[in-house]
Amino acid sequence: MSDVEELAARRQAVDDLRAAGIEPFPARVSRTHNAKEALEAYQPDVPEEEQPTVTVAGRMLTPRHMGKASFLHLQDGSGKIQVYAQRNTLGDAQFDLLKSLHPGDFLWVSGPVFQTRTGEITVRAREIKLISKALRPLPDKFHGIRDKEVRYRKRYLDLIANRESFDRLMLRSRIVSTVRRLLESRGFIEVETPVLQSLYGGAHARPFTTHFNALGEDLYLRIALELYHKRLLIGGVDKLFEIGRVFRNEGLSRKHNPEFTMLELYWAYADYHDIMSLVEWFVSETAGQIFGSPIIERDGQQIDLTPPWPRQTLREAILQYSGIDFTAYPVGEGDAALLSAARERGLQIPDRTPRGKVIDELLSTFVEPHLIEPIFLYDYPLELSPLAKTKEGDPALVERFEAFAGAVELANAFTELNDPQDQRRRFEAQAVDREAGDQDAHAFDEDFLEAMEHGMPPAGGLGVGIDRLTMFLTGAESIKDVILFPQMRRGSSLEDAEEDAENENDL
RNA sequence: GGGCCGCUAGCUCAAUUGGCAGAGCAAUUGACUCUUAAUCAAUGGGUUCCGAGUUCGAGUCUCGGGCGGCUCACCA
Repeated sequence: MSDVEELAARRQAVDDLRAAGIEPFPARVSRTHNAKEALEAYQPDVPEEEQPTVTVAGRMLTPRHMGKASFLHLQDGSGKIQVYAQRNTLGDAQFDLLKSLHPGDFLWVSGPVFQTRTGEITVRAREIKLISKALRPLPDKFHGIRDKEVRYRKRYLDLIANRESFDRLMLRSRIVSTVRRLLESRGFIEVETPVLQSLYGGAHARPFTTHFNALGEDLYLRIALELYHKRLLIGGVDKLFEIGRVFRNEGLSRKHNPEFTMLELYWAYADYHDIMSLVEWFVSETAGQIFGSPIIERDGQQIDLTPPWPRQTLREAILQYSGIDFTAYPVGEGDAALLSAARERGLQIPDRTPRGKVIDELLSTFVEPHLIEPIFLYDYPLELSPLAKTKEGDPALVERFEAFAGAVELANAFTELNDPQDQRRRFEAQAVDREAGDQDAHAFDEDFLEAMEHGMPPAGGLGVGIDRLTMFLTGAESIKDVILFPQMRRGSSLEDAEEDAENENDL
């Protein structure tokens, strides 16, 4: 039987069931236990007659029929539980129904728990009901789904067949919830700010554009949360955060998805040192609450997240791993020499690469791969940080840090620039870059400047890629493994579905 | 966008130098009252991603296209 024929056969089976007075998709079911609770309901050393009766529901996997008795497993969100059914306890009608069902069907089962000869806690079915019929077959019960394309496009199949995917989904949820709770426990409030913006900013990235019909205006999907959060600081909110989706119109990779989840946080009357303490605290605490220990294993290596994490200036780190001291090359007149020095170390960079970019290349090429243990690198060059406050006593640097662990950047933070005249100059410099062809350079945001001119408190700010934090904490190798429905090219599955529909019409 | 690799039954995978497209699971039928990847017997199921080309003959070789993975570029 081809898959199209099988689909037709199962649709027919649904009709046949209804004709026989059995509704295959009842509106309501009730259960007393989920699978995990049913397993826990079993009482050791108590005879079966005194065991509790449980009512469970779930997707039937691996039925094993043996003449007048059957075993099967039901899977629900909590896990799996085995069911034992016998013709003489269930009656002919229900037992025949059971034998006609397919792996993947949802089933409701009621009966006492007991222990089989092999020791597995099992529900002895006194009554069963079909509660949802699967019209298409499940993937291979043993091998699951290996094809990554199918796993990403049809995540539901991945979740059914590959338990580690299901577990990772649960972990991500717990990570987000734990971070949220920890921040709230420190007095931060969660806010929501616009996704649709008439001017984009807060990061160096290209936006998605869309159109608002009612106002006849083009709008951008946000690339960062920063500028609205700062308006809230100006408005008197001292401690705030948002966990939200941002959108960047850039390439796909193992570490990049065009829409991803960002945590941004702003803290009035704090600076980047306070933010460092906050980050090491909540990352370590999150790992501790979820895994039971702040020591996690990554690639067979133990990583201890317990605070305090070491702190090193960016200058020292780059000097240590590349031998280049970028502060020895004065801004402007030393830029060309710095570029030459970077090339001598083997960096492939074009002529006239801006100073900030050269330093960033040194960081990602020579330093980042070594940063397995968590560490803060701080004091960044001014050029690439148009929203950060300059360091007292060194106008070439800003009070910015990045946190690294597992050779990935986990967080980016700074003491926020709150001097509106300085901010205006930074926007002007960005506008020059923009004129020179840098499409990602920061827009000149007069509305934001006006807000700042009303007075913004000194503050520390933070950005954390939640997807990358999840990758780090769960050991995922691709961002697609921590995003349930990653971006994919519109592909064959649509066409396949259309073809299926045509084939059915031909039957 | 470049390079490399992959795409065969619903799922997981075979197919020798270019020589009859196969297996397990799933499906259908039957046997079976403690199985758990149940077992046993039988049956059905294919646009080998798509399109050209070479050839007596293409899953296999060549060219073009599609989708995916890895990687480089990009993404501070």
